[in-house]
Amino acid sequence: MSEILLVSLLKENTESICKTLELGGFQVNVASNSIMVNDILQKSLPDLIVVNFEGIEEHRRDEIIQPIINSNVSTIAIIPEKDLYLMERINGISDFVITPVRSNELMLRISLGVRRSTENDNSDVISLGDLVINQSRYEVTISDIRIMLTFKEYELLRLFASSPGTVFTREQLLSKIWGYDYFGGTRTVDVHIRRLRSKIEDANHTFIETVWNVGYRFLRT
Amino acid sequence: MSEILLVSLLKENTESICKTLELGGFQVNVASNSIMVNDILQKSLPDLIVVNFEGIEEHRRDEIIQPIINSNVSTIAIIPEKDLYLMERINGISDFVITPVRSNELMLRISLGVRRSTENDNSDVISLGDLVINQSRYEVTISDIRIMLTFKEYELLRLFASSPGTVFTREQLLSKIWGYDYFGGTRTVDVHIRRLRSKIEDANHTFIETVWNVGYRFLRT
DNA sequence: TACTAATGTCATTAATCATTCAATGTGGAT
DNA sequence: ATCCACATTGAATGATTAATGACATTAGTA
Repeated sequence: MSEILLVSLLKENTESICKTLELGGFQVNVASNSIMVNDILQKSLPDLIVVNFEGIEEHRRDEIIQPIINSNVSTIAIIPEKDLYLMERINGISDFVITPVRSNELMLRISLGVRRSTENDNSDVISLGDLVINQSRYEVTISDIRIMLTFKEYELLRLFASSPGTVFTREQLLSKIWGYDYFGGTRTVDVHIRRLRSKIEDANHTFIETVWNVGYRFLRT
Repeated sequence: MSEILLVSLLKENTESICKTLELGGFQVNVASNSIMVNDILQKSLPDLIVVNFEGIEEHRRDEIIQPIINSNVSTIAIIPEKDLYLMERINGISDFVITPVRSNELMLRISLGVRRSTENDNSDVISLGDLVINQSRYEVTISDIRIMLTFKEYELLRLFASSPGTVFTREQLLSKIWGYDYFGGTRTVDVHIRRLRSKIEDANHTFIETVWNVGYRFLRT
């Protein structure tokens, strides 16, 4: 589920926009002043930001917009037609919706925005120390040396690397990678882990840790 | 001066949109049917395409939209609110304006679109080692030897070569080259890949790599 | 229309990967 | 220190997936 940060200072509007977004299946965080914006962006970056320009007074615009632009997260402005000229100047806001907001238009622009940001962005690269997983290339390197993995090995590694430190039980691995309806021995997981290890680990590198009685986990760097 | 291709079938609208664009300092080419679209794109690619969906009957949409998407030029749709659902399905149209068109909004979206597309530089000639694809001539050479390709083979090669290293699933290839609404066996892709390979690969050259369980990719040079 | 090139489908073969099983090794509670 | 439950290993088997060749269909053209 995609996460959206809604920056909106006018209470009335905020609620209706928020409801629209939630109905669209997004998890919404609301910030109603610049301190909250900073706080939230500090903690974790959303997939997309929606800024409601209505109700942001001219002299406070910068303090609100600047951290948003700096975050580099793709952003949609909700803006009255008369303020449209602002969009030409603000470099870094990727899209806008003119008030009054049509909710279907907003939703569509959001999904286009999310799509763009996941396409362009190099967020499809997982990088953990020497280990780099390029998801659009299905390519894994360790210290720039290409590692050839089979499909299941790759999927395992990607899952592990996307949540370093988290322990996955064999059952969880089976259901996440093999599918919830898979019925087979849990030894299968072991065997795949082993082959994965044999490809990515050596005397100097250890990535996957066995947690006795529980499962496996990827070591944090 | 940026060049825009305006695809519009309704005469009344065409003129006003055209005037708006020209006032904005663009050089405008108008196409009022799919043959003209193809002709113009054949000759040279514009910096941006604007498609007016008003007046395009349902059954003629594909023949008009497909070449536009295939051209890979960033495209803005002018579209009635009721047809908005189309935007979700058509992968490859980057932006839209809802009718009735506000000319300041249209201009703004165009300049954002032009900015985006010049950032992503679409050069006319793709050159990767011995392989050269001249897009405006639909011409492919390897070590200066002309390779004759069919349409689908060419499209495949161009897509691959424009993102070397990226893995494309069969589904992605089908939707990008055959069209978003094509339903056919994914084995079809394999067969075309094979024919393409037989024309461009030999003992010394390997271009296309099979990624098991995923799809195909063009090798980076 | 009749011809040809391009495209699409299918059945078969070949290649690769996944799974199982039995044997062996190992951590940790008692 | 010993035992036991659990994890690891290697090899064999089984299942999937891709490549191929032959053929059917469609589209384009003279």
